[in-house]
Amino acid sequence: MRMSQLIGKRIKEAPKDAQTISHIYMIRGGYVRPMSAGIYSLLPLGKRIAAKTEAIIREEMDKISGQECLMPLVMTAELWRETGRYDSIGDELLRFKDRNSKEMLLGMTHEEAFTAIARSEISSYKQLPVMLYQIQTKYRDEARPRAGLIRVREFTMKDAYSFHSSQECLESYYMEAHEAYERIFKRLGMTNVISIESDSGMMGGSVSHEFMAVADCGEDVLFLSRDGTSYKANREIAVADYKFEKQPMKELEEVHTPNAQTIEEVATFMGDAIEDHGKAVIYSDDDGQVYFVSIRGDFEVNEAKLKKFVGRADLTFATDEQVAEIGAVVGYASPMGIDPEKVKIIFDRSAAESSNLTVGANKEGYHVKNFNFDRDIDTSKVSVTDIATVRAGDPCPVTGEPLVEKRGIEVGNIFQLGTKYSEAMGAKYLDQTGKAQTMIMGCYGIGVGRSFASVIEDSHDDYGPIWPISIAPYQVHICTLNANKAEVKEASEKLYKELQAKGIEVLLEDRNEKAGFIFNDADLIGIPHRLIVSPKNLKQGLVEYKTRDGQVKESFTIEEAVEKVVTLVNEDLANYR
RNA sequence: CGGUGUGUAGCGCAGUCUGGCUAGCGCAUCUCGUUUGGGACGAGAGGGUCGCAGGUUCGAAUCCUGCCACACCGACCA
Repeated sequence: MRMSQLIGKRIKEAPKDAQTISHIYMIRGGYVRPMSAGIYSLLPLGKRIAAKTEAIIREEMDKISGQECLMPLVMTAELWRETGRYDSIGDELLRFKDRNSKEMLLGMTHEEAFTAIARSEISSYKQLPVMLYQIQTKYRDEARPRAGLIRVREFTMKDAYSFHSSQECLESYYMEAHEAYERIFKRLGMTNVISIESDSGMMGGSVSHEFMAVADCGEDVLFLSRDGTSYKANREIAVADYKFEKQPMKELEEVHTPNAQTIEEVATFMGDAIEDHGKAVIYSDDDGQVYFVSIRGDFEVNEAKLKKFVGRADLTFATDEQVAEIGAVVGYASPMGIDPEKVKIIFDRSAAESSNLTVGANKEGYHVKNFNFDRDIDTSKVSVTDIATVRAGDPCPVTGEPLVEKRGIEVGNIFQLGTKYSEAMGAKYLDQTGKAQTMIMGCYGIGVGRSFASVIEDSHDDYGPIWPISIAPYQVHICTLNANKAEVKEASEKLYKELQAKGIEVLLEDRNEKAGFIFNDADLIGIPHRLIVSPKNLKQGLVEYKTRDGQVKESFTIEEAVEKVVTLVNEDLANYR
């Protein structure tokens, strides 16, 4: 490709709204252009990176016996009603009607579509296990797209679905998929990706892992053991090895606490610490069931854990009326004296296992000192569990050392789905005895754009991205200085043609521009191998070779340059196979 | 969906508070010339319904009302 022909202007100034590195460089380098909030067009450079990313994913999926398919983007409400998701998913599912007023939707994921295929195409245990996948456009009507390609509404995703006749088979295949994912991210040059345990959330099923690219701009908060491998978990499910010690119980004592409602205010007023307090958080679900949650003052309720524990996704803070209804007083709510018939009482371990806490008195302007779980409420009406949000420095459940907090971009995930979809849709096969059995499923996703955006987050300098050769838009960039001089132009044209003839992907600078201009453009394009052809070098019969990361600088004679570069490129490529 | 902010040339911005001649600047683009190892210089040229609609006014980019779009923070996120 010739720079003079390449579509996608390099832009000197960063777009004013872009905050994240990958967003800035993708726009500045001419990789992508925005169309609408969270909707991007890929320009030639971006498309080439996407295509290479997809090719690597495809190879690895094929290696674990994946069979590539392509499902429609547009599906019918009818299909999605089979699993109930047409009605259960919120506004991020884009629904619309066709000309005949038939209800349709834009696919945001394809469990239904693939399960429908499995239902019709698989009838015998002899066909199992099987894995089907696609690399296709997804549409999710995100409430808030952000950070360029990190969170978008329309994007390319590799989604895969496996079907099995036993849980054991699913589990062993799941391990294979996990290994395939590790190979994929390694081959994409994503050295910063780790796999962590995650909450399977509303997806159904039990076991799941997220593949997180560790990056400051990541939306997810992760907790890792100090060694980075013994324990790795998303904040939504992270646990810590807390030790709470019981102290001798003191007598209950009511204290007048005027103008003090929050834990901090009360602690300041009473001259003690927030961990000497019990905090009450009151939720309700859409059916009006109220939940009284008690946790020690220095902890925050982890709503993901709470939702999982109560089995409801629709928890919101209770209204003042609901709080009054259960016999509590807003701002002074106490676990003592509320009606256990009207409310589910849940204690975090921190509140149940600590002693002499200060809690509300269920009386305007008053708190009670020295609350003790075992003594002061009917524990048979209370659930005790772990619903605390882990904090950096809390003791690791595996090593006991302080947990380290990181942020991550979720670039992939794998789930053991079980029979949630196959059951709902009647995806069955006949076993050896001729009996109909429900297929057991797994699913496996990777965001293509998010992955290569994460590569930039991890691999860049002050001038632009530094692409790994496995997904770089081209392999070699020939920078021609003084292209107006015939001998220089001739030399770089010759290198261009000869390298191409050897199967190398080359970008040729054929514009007559200043060196600084050329190098800045080249840095924004980030191609790993660079040849510089200039009058200065040429006079000595040399061309200069440099890697984008600045690690290697050498000079080759004109005669040996092609051979040398082919060798270097092939050696580099070999690192990503 | 809540909070904040921004919409003026392809990009980045000034002008808006305090209404007034033909709406400016830098970068980018086109022409000519000089330059050429980290975003050159000179001369010339093109490019705008000032986000949209309505209103106030002799006169609106500027004031008023409504709407739309985009970004950031939060909620949400299979």
